[in-house]
Amino acid sequence: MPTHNADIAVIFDEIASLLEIQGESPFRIRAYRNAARTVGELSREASELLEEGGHLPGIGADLAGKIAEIAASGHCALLDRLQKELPPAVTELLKIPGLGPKRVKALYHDLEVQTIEQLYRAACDGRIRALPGFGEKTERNILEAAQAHAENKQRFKLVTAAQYGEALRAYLAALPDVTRTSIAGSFRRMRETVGDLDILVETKSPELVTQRFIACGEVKEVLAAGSARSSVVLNCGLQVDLRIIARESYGAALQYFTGSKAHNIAIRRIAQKLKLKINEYGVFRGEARIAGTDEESVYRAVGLAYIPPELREDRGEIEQARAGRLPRLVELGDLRGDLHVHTKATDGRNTLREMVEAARAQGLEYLSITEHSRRLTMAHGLDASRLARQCAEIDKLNAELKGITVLKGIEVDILEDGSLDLPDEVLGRLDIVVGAVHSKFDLSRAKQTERILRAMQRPHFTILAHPTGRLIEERPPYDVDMSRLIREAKARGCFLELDAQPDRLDLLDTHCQMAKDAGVLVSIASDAHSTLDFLNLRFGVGQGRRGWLEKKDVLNTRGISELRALIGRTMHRERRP
DNA sequence: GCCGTTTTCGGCCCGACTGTTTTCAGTCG
Repeated sequence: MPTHNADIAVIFDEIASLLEIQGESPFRIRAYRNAARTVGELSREASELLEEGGHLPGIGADLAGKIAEIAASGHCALLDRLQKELPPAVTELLKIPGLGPKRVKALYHDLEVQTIEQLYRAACDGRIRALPGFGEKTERNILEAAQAHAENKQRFKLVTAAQYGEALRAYLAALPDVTRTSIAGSFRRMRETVGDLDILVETKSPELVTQRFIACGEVKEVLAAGSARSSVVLNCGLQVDLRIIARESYGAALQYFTGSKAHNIAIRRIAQKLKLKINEYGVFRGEARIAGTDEESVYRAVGLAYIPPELREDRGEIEQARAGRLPRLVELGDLRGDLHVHTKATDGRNTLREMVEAARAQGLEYLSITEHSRRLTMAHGLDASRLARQCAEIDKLNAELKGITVLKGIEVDILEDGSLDLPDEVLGRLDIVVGAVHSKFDLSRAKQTERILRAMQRPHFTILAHPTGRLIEERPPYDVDMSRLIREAKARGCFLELDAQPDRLDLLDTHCQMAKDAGVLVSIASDAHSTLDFLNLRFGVGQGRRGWLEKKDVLNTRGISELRALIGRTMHRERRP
């Protein structure tokens, strides 16, 4: 079983947790946490990169040695030793909100609590309140947190967070004396999932806003309520933190609470070297505030260009900002068409005409109809004759409608052996062939990669749809060598899709970066199954921005004639003038 | 454990809230 970056990241995180409980130096612990993150986000195997003499930030000789050790053996001697000193299960306890390393250590040493189940029983028995530093209230909180944990609190998809967050923000914005509101945090960075929402409010009346916030109908539980911060859990389980911000600090607070944590630490380190201090109230030289009214001023104070929220992950954006070389990220308005759409003919909910009219209403100039192919019987996939009928329908529509061009396409199934679900001569009559895997997700990396490479080599293959097949929080991605797929796409002149459905967002952000670096254009597509789904394009654009994509890196920012040249086929209209 | 326009040793981001204390530790973001 080969050891990949994700396995190394898990081991480093586990080491960090065990060292934490042992009371080790916080800096040593941070080194392991940082390394876990760096390796986990890396787009190629860390061990290979290091073997070739490459360097990774925050990974010195010792950690590089451990990466090599884990890659070679699947084990790390340090972790094995730590797990003999402490039962491995105790790190689970750290996941309970309110329990940090000190308390976990006390629970283990004094009460022999190792598991969440044991924790729950100790709390029920009233044994926790007897420990020094613990009290009745802490015990009750632990009990509730352990129960909530058992109910498996998960992260929320961006689209879900948007529904609650945007409604709540509007509610707060309408309160008297509220002059400004923002949703910060990972939501603003457009992460595919968010753990909680951070809402910032500028107001002269903090008490009133706090009262109205915690009394709001959606609130199930109040976790904290202070003059600067309150924290609640909504009925749906989503935690929302409200921050009350003074006008002069708004930019500093927005920067601070947008994160990411790693980005902010890096920014504050730069400030430190410049003898400045950055916190959520501003940028300070000694006692004097020198910036913080708006975000731009914060970055300017440390010698950086403004960094868009989607890039703030400490993945090189700070260096590029210093050099004035930040990308000019793609925007929703840059999209001129959508290349992956379904209709009622298969598993969509709207007719061809309804989809085309909705796309036109969104301002799109072209739309590619890409139904499922026959293999997907569940979706009533098209065979050659039904596809031909749809093409005739598209011809009629194109002749009639102004302002939008409808392209003939298919989302053809990539079968297990890498062949396509319709013959080449049928696919050759289309403008665009989107290929996708919908079965056999569990092939080995080698087989899955070969399968998709074979499909991409078919003569009419245009775009690889949702290249990893993952469903966020539901189904893991299939194991595939993305760098090989990208190399093949480059060689064959085909493209990768970023599926904008909020539960797919597939490509990942790091894959977008790889595609961009390789010069492979990405199609940001809605994969719409109803007229409402075009609204999801904003999430796809958000993901693309996280992947550093610029307008020029995105296939469907091209006008129709340039697109036609890129996809290398003559469209039907031009064939029969 | 990492790292270097202050450094190969001595630093390493910063503040709010809660609960258990009686001035602060622990946790969180």
